Amino acid sequence: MEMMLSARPPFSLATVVNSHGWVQLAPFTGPDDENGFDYVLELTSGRVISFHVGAAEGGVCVSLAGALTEAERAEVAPAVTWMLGLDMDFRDFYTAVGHEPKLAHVAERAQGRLLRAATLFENVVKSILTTNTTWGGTKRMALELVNTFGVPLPDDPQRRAFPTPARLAAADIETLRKTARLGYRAPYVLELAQRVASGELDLEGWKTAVLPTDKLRQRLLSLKGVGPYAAASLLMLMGHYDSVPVDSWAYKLVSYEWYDQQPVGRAEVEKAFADWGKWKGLAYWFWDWSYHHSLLDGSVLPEKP
DNA sequence: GGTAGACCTGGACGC
DNA sequence: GCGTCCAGGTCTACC
Repeated sequence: MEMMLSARPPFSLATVVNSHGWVQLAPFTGPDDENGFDYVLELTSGRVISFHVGAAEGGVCVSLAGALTEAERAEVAPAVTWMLGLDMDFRDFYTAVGHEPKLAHVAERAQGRLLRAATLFENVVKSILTTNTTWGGTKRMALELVNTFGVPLPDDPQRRAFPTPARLAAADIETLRKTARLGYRAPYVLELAQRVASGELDLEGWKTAVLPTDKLRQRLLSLKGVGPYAAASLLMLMGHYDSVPVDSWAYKLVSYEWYDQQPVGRAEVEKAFADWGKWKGLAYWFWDWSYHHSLLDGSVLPEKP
């Protein structure tokens, strides 16, 4: 079956899918040749489905094998809408930064939306998996979590959904540590899963809670394993852009852009984007760093243009 | 409030 | 093949 979902313009599926690396983390697969992706989801009924999201006129087309009940459609449509931020509006962002040459491209490319996993729980776990490791390590840990604890698709058991809080809450710490190879992150993920599964923590309720950024940041920082960087990344995913997710990469970029490759700290990174106010996170994220890309493989930096 | 050291894994490197 | 070192954020203890 197919389900059409409209997006608030301007919208580009390719831009969202490639907004960061989430599409490379299980249970996402993609992007495909047309910048669509597949995703495996365990519905609240326990049924596991796989769907494909592709570009369509004015939005996206969600396609999957078989049919969905009315209730399942009412679960999948908002999930995909959330994942892609289909209802988000970035016109104020474009107006605010349009005069900056390094951000002049954002409106034309419909940048602003960041790809999200279906649940905030999955996004928080994956954010913990990005800390203190390489991107390759993050991909490995996400895949191990899915393969070890996720429920398989009935018609393709090789593919599994991201484990629900209840499934991870029931996990053995040593399996998390040694089989999923989360290392010291294992107790953080287990505690988070147990708090959500027990009902103590209404993480999904945070998606729609109307809270000032500082309050939301405090909540995120209260989660074990979530520090300043992960909290700032999650705030971005939740539509709060008034902080910069400062990691070691941010130091390199800002050092090269404004400090003649001298060592910089958090303060310098924040200062560099302070003028962008409530858009500073997006300004950092979509800044034209194109001539810095050689940093990624550790090769020598090119001359600044 | 700031700082040092531990945490865990994978990869790079030297032998 | 083995051992050592290092990168990558967060936590805890301590000042």
